[in-house]
Amino acid sequence: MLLCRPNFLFFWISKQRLNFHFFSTLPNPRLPPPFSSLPPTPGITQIKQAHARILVLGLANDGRITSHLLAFLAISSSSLPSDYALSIYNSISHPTVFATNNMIRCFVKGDLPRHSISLYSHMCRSFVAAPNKHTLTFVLQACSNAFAIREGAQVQTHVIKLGFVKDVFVRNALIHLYCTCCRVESAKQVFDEVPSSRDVVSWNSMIVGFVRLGQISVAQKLFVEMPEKDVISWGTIISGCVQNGELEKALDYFKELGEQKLRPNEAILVSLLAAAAQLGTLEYGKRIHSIANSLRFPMTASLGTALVDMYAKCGCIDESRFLFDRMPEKDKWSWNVMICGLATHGLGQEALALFEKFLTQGFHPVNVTFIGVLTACSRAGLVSEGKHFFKLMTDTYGIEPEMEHYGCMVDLLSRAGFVYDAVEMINRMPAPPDPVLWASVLGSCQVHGFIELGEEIGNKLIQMDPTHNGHYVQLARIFARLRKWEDVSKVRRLMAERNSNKIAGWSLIEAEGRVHRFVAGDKEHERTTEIYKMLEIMGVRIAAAGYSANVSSVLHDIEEEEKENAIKEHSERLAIAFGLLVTKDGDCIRIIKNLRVCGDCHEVSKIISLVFEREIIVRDGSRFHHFKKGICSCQDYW
DNA sequence: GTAGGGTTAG
Repeated sequence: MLLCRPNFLFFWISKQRLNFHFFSTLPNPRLPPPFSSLPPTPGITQIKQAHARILVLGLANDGRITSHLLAFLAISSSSLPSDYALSIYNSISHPTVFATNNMIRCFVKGDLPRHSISLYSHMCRSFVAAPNKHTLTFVLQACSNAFAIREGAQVQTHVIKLGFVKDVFVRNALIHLYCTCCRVESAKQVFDEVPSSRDVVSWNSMIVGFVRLGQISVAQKLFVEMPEKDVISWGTIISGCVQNGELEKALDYFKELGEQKLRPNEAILVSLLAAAAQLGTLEYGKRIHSIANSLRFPMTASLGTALVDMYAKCGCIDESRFLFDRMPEKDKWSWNVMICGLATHGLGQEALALFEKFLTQGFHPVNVTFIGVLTACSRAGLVSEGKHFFKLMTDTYGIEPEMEHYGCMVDLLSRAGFVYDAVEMINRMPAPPDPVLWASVLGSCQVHGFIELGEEIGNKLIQMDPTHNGHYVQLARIFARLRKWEDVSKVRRLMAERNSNKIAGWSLIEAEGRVHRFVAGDKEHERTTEIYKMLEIMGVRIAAAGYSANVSSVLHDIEEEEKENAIKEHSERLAIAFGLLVTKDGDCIRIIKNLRVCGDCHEVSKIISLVFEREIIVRDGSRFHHFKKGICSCQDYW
């Protein structure tokens, strides 16, 4: 090798790319056959080795060789700082188009798209050689990443002038640019102009554009129309459905993918896990997990994190933690997801302990991390800790508090009964507060009996956001507590007039491979008779355990006995009754709710967990309740 | 003469 002449080294470097002995001679036992056959890209070690050799051999002045080094940097799997690439580029006395193109690429890769654009414009002004089709695709990529729509449109004029309008790569880069910048009409124009210069990537990019705009039906139409689909097309439409809340539709597409005997990729599994997490469908999530195992997907940070999140959101915090502790690679998002998961399960101390570990591992907390940390404090009632972390976030880490952080703090203070401190915090906020913050104080006013303040806030909220039904309900609850039934009906009338009826509460339970959804007083289910019989049995057994109904959460001005009936048939009671019917003795019952658990159902669930010896896990809008042996993980703090 | 595009949650 020492005797090699420039051309030979040139060949040697090129060969490195085709056959990396580092990858091929060290088989990774974790990687199954389909993955080890993926073409490897050069890593940092190879590039630095090659660079060192170039320097040792005194070939640093050979522009052709150093240009290739740049090309390797641009496609390298590991990210090297752009200034390393730039120093190589600057060492080339007469950079060619090839070298400059690769430098533009390196800047894109190094997340410095503005530098790419500057280099391109410098190239246009002073270069002897004109940009070629590669230059145009790379700089258009940079424009997309920088959301530089004006510069991108200018590049489009160069595309025409230089005669690359029919190049499919250039066209696709343009489509991608316009879609990223939400200019889907412009993208569609490029797409429609030269139908012969279209391929599967053009279609995929157009689908992404419509997904971003939330026009999921148009995206689906394109998906159906496209002449051929690849795995990315499927991934795009599936993730598009998940992003737009069409969760069941996403699952349907996955089924179709399986029927076509196509192998899903990691992105698809990650999207489906997100869908299962949002729906709270544990059985479905588990199925995706076993598919990932049977297809021998390596446990990457993103797949692992999606699994940790899915298990946490489906109520299995232990399984979630188990997987997290055994993930072979974790990134900061894995930690964030785990911290937030523990927090929503009311495991405040564990969440905070993990946060400490996160810091000692050298990770830098981000705004989401503090949402988890502050939620942990709020759920566990740790007021002074919450104040400490809020200060840590702003003073030590310089993170500007966002609405969510204020939300956690207001929640923390008001839940703990410091309602006036919470009001003060809202009043001191730099930005106008989200009505949700006031709603959170209002909720605490009701719980802690700050009736006058509650009335004031309730009226304010109704003025701020007259279409939000929740505010009317809260205010009505306060009046109900005072037994001011006339005011209760006044508020309810107002709510009806403004056409903002209370969102129907529902509870969902997954059983026998299906999702069963109940609303209060539901009689639609095919096993209604058995369910109502079970409700009666539940009533008898919990009464024997000393329970009497707390009816203050029922708003209507009705007779006591009727009130008791109304809460007896709340959707979660029906779901629990059904759960008791269809699951085995000792099995855990998992329920997903869209609204908050009412005080009475919370009490009943505790007693049922004791007398029926069942663990019951309820996920409501923002937290988990683990009922076990007569107590709840939220410590009645919600 | 060398190279290039699209999907991923939290």
